[in-house]
Amino acid sequence: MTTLFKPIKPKKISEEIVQQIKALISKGQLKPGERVPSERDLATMLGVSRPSVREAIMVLDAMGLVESRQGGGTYVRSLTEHSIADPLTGMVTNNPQLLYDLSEVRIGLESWSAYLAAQNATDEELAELEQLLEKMRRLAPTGGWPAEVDTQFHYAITSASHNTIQVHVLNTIHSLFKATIEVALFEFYRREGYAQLLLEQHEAIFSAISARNPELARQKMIEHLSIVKQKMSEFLVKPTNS
Amino acid sequence: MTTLFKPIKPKKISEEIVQQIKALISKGQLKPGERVPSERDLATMLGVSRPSVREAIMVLDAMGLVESRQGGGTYVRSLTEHSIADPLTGMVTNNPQLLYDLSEVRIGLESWSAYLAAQNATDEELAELEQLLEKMRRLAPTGGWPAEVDTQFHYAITSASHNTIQVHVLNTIHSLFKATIEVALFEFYRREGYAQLLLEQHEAIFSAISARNPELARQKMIEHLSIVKQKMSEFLVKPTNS
DNA sequence: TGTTAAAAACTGGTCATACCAATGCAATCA
DNA sequence: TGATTGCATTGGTATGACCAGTTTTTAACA
Repeated sequence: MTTLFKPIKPKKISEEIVQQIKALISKGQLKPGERVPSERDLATMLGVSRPSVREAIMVLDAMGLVESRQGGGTYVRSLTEHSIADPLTGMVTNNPQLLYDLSEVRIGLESWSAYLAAQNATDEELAELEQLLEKMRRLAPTGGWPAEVDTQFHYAITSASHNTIQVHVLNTIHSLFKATIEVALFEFYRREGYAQLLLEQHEAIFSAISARNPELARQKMIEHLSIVKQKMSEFLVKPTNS
Repeated sequence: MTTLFKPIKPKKISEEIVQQIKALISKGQLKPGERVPSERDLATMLGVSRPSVREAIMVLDAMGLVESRQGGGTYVRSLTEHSIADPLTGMVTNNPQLLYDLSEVRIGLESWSAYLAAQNATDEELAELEQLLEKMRRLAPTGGWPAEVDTQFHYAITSASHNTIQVHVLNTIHSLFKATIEVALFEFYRREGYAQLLLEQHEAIFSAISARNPELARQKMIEHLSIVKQKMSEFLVKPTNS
């Protein structure tokens, strides 16, 4: 009743661009960490000038939705980064005990991703998972695969949940891991010859998702990530030997 | 205190200008309704180009601190008339699909809380849950209980997970919920006489946690919160899971 | 042949300039 | 005196250019 009339305000071009990019992020068509087309490309795509695009990007930057690095490009940030990660990132580095909690939260979130993925994954997404799995099958006999392949596999599962918030929250949690010891932990697996076990677990997870079995997918993901939590405990007991 | 090193990021000129104008406004040297010097004047004053000034003004405009009218000039807005919230909050409120996603993520997190609580809850924490439950039993016949009691119950469960990160993450998600429509949704339950059903679900959750049965606690929490998601779907258009 | 170093191709950051459109003010005219 | 016209001001947009980092490609080297 009070808002029957919409304010008459000629919308600026840059505001329109802000709206469009925000919508793309909401819909998940622009995922966290993904790259936004260059200012020049966006300008030609939208049929506007570069300053207009720039003004939009500056606004999105100020809102914390994107991040620009000179020469590097513009990237989508996690929506939950400043509300979840910022207060935590300092705490985690000062208190390694929290890494255990963090890995536990990750189990909860990723198992939920697997659950949702088993419900919502498209055939294309299943094919992508299969492809990543195939790559791991090939590299397993050599002792393991690069950490980035592992990351891609887990990310693809979360992406298949078709839930924008889930993707952003998990991306935030994952960045906290990356900021600390994830890579070191992964290298640890390689040296200890865990490749075959990890591969089998990945196969089990993928198989459950393909079979559209949410509960099983969740269970297999919990088993898989519990290893991480376990190894984390061993790390936390021993002091760093660097 | 927690951050020993400052972030290494070259500040852009426009950001510097935003900071300056923001400071002038908060110091009261630029009062609401007052006019900001023209873009061209500001440019010469600060010794920068007009586009840089424009980018700054656009950011301040998006933040709701100033308002520009073509040909009219730029004016400082009164701080109270349009308080600015977290951009994520705005996106969620304007995006039904995100709201649905949010409730789904909440199910995943809270069911995990219930799972962990069933493993880690102390007797004191179980007693606290019992106490909250007793309060709900008393108030159920009157049609329901205050929303805050419900919040306390769920918070107590997450707290019993004994996981600092889990508490923080769920707090963030929950505040997002509260900032949007949780209260309205809860009032909806009261009017529709859901009190008895919700009470029974709470009893089931508590009972599973007391019995140290993580899987059952998780299952009961999922059932419980799925009602929220379901009601949400009725509020909105059926999600399409693009 | 494999590694490394130079260079070329982006990409964001900044600037200068020009023109359009809306506004506000003031001189002008009825 | 009051309404109107006209001009200067201001924000909105567009081009084009150059600088400064980054990334990728290429080419030289060991």
